[in-house]
Amino acid sequence: MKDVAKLAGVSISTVSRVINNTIPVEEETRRKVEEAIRKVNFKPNLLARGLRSKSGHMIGLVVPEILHQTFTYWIKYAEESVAAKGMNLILGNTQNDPDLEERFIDSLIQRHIDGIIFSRVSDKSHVLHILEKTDIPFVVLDRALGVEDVPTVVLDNYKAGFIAGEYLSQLGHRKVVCITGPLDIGLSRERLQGFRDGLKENEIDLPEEWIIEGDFGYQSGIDAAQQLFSHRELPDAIWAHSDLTAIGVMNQFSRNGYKVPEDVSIMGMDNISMAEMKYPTLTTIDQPYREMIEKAIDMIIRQRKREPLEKMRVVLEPSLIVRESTGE
Amino acid sequence: MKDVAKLAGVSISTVSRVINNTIPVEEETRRKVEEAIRKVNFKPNLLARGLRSKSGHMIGLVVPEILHQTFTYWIKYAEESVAAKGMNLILGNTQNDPDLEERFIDSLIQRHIDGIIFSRVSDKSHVLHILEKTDIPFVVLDRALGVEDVPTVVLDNYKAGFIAGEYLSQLGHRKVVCITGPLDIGLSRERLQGFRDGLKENEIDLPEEWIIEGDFGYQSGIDAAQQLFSHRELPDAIWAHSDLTAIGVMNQFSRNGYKVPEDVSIMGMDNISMAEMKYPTLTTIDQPYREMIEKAIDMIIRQRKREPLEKMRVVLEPSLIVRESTGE
DNA sequence: TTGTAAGCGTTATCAT
DNA sequence: ATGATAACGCTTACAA
Repeated sequence: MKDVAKLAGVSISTVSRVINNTIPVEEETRRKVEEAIRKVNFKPNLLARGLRSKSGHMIGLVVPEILHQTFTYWIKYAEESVAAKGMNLILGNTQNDPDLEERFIDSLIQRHIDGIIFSRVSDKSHVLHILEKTDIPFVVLDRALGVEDVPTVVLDNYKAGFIAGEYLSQLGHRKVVCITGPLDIGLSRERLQGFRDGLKENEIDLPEEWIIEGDFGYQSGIDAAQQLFSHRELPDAIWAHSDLTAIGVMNQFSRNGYKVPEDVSIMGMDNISMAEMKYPTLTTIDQPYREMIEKAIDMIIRQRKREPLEKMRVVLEPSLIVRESTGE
Repeated sequence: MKDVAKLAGVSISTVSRVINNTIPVEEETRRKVEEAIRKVNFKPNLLARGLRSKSGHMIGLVVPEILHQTFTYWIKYAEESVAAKGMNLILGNTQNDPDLEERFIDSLIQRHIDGIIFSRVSDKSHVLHILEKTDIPFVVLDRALGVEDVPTVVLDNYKAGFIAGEYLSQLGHRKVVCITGPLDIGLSRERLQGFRDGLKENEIDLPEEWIIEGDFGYQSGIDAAQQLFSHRELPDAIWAHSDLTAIGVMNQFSRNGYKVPEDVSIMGMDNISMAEMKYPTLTTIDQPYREMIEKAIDMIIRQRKREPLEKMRVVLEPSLIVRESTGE
């Protein structure tokens, strides 16, 4: 920058002003400075800039597991919209390990990051308390916490369940199974309740013994299917709280000679790409991933500008994706 | 840091020395300083540190597409081992767009990043030239470039093809199809050549008309299958250069009433998790993702320390994963 | 409109 | 072993 100033015959503050076009600069000098910048191939040092202006132009994204496809959607869209705003994304995988999580958050704090997005932070995680002591904005994505006064972006999980219940019962199914996520997670309970209410619209009951608790994973679909085979009676429709689980169920039914959707309708949740790469393709419920992450980033930026948030808790809408794995 | 110094009754340089334990410090003062650090809950500012020491303790990872699972493996393992070294990972998705790519690299340069890993950089990408003008270490991962003097970590793609060819021909298959990746990519050509040579071990020929060019994607598997159906004769084994493509083929064969592996053996490449989540599960070839990325990070760190690299080009070994989609 | 200079929070060099 | 101080590269009052 000194070089640029020297070459252009101006002071470094003028150079700075040209770069950030803060206050007006004579057209002539601006031209000279810009040429000098090009000549010495000048690149501002973002560390120095960040040090001075207390903003590293970075957003941190915390996910519990990179390999689950739902998280890769968030990673992708987060990177995309962060980049579009001229910032960079620092990614951290916590594997649900509070220690790793704390270490990562700590490094973000030390980097004076502009904001942090947590996707599916654990309920018992105490990093939020740490963060509240700093002035770093953060948003919790996809998993509502018990506490209400934290900026949050979530899917309407009750609605998702309702849509699934309504759809399956409208199809004429009477014996319906729900394979949930871990029931100590609020979102699983909300989906389940919505599902119940959706079924009820068509006078269908969901008895306790047809609720199976899973963990969103593939294996838990296999296990659930095995459990069902040992029942005296098979269901005619199944909704799983995750596509992965639904696919596990579907494969295990195929493996045992059942046909989907002729023998049983199967429906998932999340609309991961794998849902389309099946035969039959999987009916599911889509989450507006991009919209959710953009809303979250927006909330971060608002907080940084000290603008008030319109809402502390933004709730977005799921939508039904009908494919081949469900039928009458 | 000033506060810490004041509280401990020492100078800030002593505080710095305690933190980095550079040169010896009296046991007594160290204790006092450490206590003061705890008391004021002091966190070093990484931007300032980076500015001074010209190292932001960050590694950049450039991928062309986050949603492809092979890349998510690299992202995951990169984050993991970078974090283990006390650094952070900045992730950039270029979507094969040279403009985006250049913008991202530029921001990394301005951040004085410690090193950059490119996974599957485009051959025509000119960012490497830009980087060569800086002193930022970089490594090309997974796609060898024409140029030889660039630090590279690759899979032995010829070997991967050879393994596939040898395995399928040993199974007794005679009519074998290969669905390649884009043939203007070196790695596809190497895999194809290896496959040819592997088949030849058992006197099997791979005629030109049984080589179909794909693009590693799911749809290209569907398309290839359709193309095969229009042949007068179906193959008895197929190897695709990507699991996604193999799965596309498999689904399309199922959809048309064929049984895998009874009617046709299908084999993929990459060992993505979806390969296990099929019925039948997919035989494939594994890449040592974690080892590859760790090697790459290692090369970055070596370059930063100005240690010479043992090898400019590290080649790692693929391995056969036999599952259910192949048989005699 | 432009320049001077202080300061951001560190590390590193030099004395002491 | 410790302290004072310059320097890293930038932004921003304040002055001119």
